[in-house]
Amino acid sequence: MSENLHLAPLERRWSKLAPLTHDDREAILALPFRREVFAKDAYLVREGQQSAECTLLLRGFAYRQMLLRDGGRQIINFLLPNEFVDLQAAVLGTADHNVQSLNRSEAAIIPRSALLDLADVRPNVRTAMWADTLIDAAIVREWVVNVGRRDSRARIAHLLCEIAVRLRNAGAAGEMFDFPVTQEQLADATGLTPVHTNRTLQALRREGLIQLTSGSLRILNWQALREAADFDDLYLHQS
Amino acid sequence: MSENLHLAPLERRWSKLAPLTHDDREAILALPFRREVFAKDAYLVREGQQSAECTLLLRGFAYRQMLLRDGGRQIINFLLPNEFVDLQAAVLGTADHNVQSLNRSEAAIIPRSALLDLADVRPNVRTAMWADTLIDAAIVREWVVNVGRRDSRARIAHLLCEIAVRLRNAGAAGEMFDFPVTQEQLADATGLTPVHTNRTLQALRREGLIQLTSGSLRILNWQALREAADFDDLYLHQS
DNA sequence: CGTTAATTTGAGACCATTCAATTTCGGTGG
DNA sequence: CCACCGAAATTGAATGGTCTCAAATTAACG
Repeated sequence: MSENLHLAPLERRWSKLAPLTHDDREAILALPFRREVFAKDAYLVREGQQSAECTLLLRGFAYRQMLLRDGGRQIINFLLPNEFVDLQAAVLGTADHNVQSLNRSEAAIIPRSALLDLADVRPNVRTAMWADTLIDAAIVREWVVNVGRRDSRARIAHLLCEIAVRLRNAGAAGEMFDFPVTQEQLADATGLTPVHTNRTLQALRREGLIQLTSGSLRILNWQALREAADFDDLYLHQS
Repeated sequence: MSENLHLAPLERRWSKLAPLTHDDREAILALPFRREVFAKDAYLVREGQQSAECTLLLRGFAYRQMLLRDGGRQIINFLLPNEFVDLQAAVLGTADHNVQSLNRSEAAIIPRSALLDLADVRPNVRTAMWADTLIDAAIVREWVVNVGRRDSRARIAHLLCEIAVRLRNAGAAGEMFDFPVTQEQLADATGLTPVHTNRTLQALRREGLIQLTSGSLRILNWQALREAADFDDLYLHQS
């Protein structure tokens, strides 16, 4: 039994992405790391930054984000507990976007070299790591469709569907999910204004599809929400 | 000297993404493949498809694309000559989006197993392959920003900047680029309507920033186009 | 409880869309 | 080489979804 119990969720996550042997699992659990706490809004990664470490969210949420010259902000993806925040940095070296903490969060900081060594020595783990970055890419592709071709109602419905499914696949139980997002952040994720996001959320609530208070999301009518969102979870590669 | 001269551009591309030894290069050039020609609009990859092969564009262009239930279409990325069309399929297995030929194109079809073997045996090549999929992801992230937070003018300007830079980095000379895209496809890539795309292009032409006829793109005023697009090529990871 | 952040509401303006018609372009056959 | 054809590009006018700007209300937090 390893002493790094906190990496157990990572081992569980990767074992879904590739078949892992007992030794593979032990190697993952044996990864060296230090823990760090991030305040709400703190930066986990900064654009242009070169880092010798990778960050794995242990508790709490974060989001990828890019800023425009005019001050606009676009959120590219939300990061859920036990997801890597910058696994791509292990290979590419320099970050091309920012990652900020959504609420107070805690992360495991792992030396980049340790991850690369692991990938070199353990082919199965390597496949899982690679797959992890590829699923991240698939999600972003779906986001392009979301902001590019869906109206505000479908856009928000789709985002909520995705978050709910991802949380459920990560082990969350029931129809009530912890997701401490503000409407402004939801707006930046969907390419809408906070005002219009608010009105659209109200419509979804009025029709009894969702319940979203700051802190938690509850899907009241999956069928209808899925329909409104034109949601198909194939792109999550998880079923 | 290898007989697979057609894979030389691939070897050149990957050698920019990771330091390759002589043997690494030879191994790339020795990859088995068959050639196939695709007509305009032909599908190279279909959503949901499982394939034992990966496709590398040799000549011509293609684009990633997803269809909505209501018939809408969103283009996720354009694929340029000597780029892999579905490298992610080597790991994930099933395709989560479609890839269509932009014009008449020719591709090298490579067995998935051969690529995976190469990745297993040659760490440097593996790194290059992984980096290739990560840069693809970085481009898509920028597209989310593009369709999410930029107005039509900046959106189209940004797309044209990106294509021009990518073509130039791939070896295209001068300020005149071969890029046989229709305005309708440009519209599907930017999340706009063909009509508005047309009007926006006219504005960019009127101001002397670009020249875009079906078949070729010419940047007349880099400085101004870059400015209009809020373009920064960091995300292309190529300089 | 006081203070700031977050959500909600209203009204007017605007960017992009829709619908439809026209013109131009690229390719093909006579 | 020209007539023809379908695809692509262009134009116009009206509609509409989303934004902007402000202000008011509610919730969160020390």
